[in-house]
Amino acid sequence: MTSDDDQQNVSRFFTEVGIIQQLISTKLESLLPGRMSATQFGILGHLSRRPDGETPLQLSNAFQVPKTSMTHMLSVLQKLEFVTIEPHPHDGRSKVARATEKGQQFLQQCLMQMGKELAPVMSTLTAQPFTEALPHLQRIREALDAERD
Amino acid sequence: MTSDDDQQNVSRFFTEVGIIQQLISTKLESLLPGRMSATQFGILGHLSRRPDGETPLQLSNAFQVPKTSMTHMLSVLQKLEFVTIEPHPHDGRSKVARATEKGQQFLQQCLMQMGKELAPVMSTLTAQPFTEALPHLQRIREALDAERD
DNA sequence: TTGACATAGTCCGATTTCGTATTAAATAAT
DNA sequence: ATTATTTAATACGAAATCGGACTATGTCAA
Repeated sequence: MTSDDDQQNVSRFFTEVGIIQQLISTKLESLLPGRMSATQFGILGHLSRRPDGETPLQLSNAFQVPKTSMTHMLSVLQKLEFVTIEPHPHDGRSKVARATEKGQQFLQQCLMQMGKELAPVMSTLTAQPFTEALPHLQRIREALDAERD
Repeated sequence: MTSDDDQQNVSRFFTEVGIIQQLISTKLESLLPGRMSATQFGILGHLSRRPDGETPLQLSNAFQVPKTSMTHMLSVLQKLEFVTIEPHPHDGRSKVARATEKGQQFLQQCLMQMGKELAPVMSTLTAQPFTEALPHLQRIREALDAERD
């Protein structure tokens, strides 16, 4: 049973998460070329940590976006030469997306620039609140993640 | 100066925030009619807490979305009769958006249903991680908010 | 006052996102 | 082996989002 006060806190938590996400992705997107979205950038980061690549379906599960949106995003990233898309070696229906060298360099460059953008905020905040909040966020994310069918 | 480890934590923090936001908004949007977005729902909630309403520009600042997106979102909410849009009493260039009774009822109903959806997660998690993370999130959000010009 | 500048909102076109339906390949059942 | 079912990706169309240009109103300075 959760008290009324708890309910309030949970709801505020989600509100704060939403606002922070919006502020961060807006700032990020202002650094990205054309209309590349924060999600597209996230995909690139995800792939760069997985040298064997992932299938479009795995990605759409990881990012919780529809398959059909993933098709589009990957084709954009491919046009930018940030990812390659090849047929899956063991499954004729499927594909494998991988980050290219160019994509990884672009990623690093953006992350660096993002770091610069955030420097003033970080100097006043320090990493402390981030570090303290992180384990709680992980617990919550895992629970939400486990919940979906 | 932030250590390499701190940098890692900050970056993971943003990743977790992004994923949680995605999971929550996807779940929420599955409860919403048609293609109503989580942001549109957020606007309704924001307005329902402000009986005097807000101008489109105030809303686009609060939600960090372009003015032109706000125009569209408000017109959708208006078509659903969830908000009213009237000329601003003191400024001929401006408008005032307010939540309608119908909009507020809809909001409450959705929040209730969302609560039900989240019940299983909450029973395993308890409100604790939310409550613990909240003050840190608020600090971070305030700092990010203060930073933008 | 009047003219320059700033501000609020909208129109338009381009792109993104996404639901539905379709195609092709893999798997299961008989 | 053949058929039915499931699964992965995409084509297509509709709606959302957003940048740039534009209009109308307000503000400020001379």
